[in-house]
Amino acid sequence: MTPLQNRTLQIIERFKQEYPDAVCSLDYVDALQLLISTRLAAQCTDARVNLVTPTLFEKYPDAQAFANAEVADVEEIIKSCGLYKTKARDLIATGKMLVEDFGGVVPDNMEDLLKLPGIGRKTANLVLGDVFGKPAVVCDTHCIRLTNLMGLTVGKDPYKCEMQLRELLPPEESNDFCHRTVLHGRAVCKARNPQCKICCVRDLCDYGCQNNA
DNA sequence: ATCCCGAGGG
DNA sequence: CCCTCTGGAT
Repeated sequence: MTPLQNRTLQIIERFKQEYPDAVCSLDYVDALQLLISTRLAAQCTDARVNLVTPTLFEKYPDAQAFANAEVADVEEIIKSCGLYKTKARDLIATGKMLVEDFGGVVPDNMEDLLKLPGIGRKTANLVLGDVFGKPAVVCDTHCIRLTNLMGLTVGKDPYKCEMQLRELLPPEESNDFCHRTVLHGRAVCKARNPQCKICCVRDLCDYGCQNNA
């Protein structure tokens, strides 16, 4: 085991103590709802997404309903989430592809998920990990920022970051670890002003060790 | 001003 | 690699 792998395992254990519940903060009851909610969460807070999805999912309960939806109707419902034109187009196109190519069911593998319009690796990994229980690495803005600061990954490219983390994280730990980087990124290691003083992994973090504040 | 659990296109 | 899409929160 390399020193870096050892340090990673220590960080994992600290995060488990600090954040016992490695849960997704989006509200959903099935694979389609998590897929849609995660797409809506781009450049938008989860709380804002959770405000619009009850209305959205009542009107569009399944893939067929999204496939038949009018763009203007979907735009109206999701507008407050931002990027609403592309998101509305993506949701309807995804509904259509799910119906036409996947029997109306959300696929349980990366290759097929990435075929869906507007679904990238971040969203695909989240669905694979949280709904299908697969060893996902959800490499979002928090995950990249925190693992860069800690010294576990190098560079901002999401795909490269994901691959570096796949080498570092035990597969059975990776999904929960990514959830916890999000929780820690929101509460402590914020994008603007990282709160190293109250950070539970400061002594294991490259940035935390250098930061004197 | 700057950020929010991105994705697609150039 | 870069840019764009976009409203809301701070």
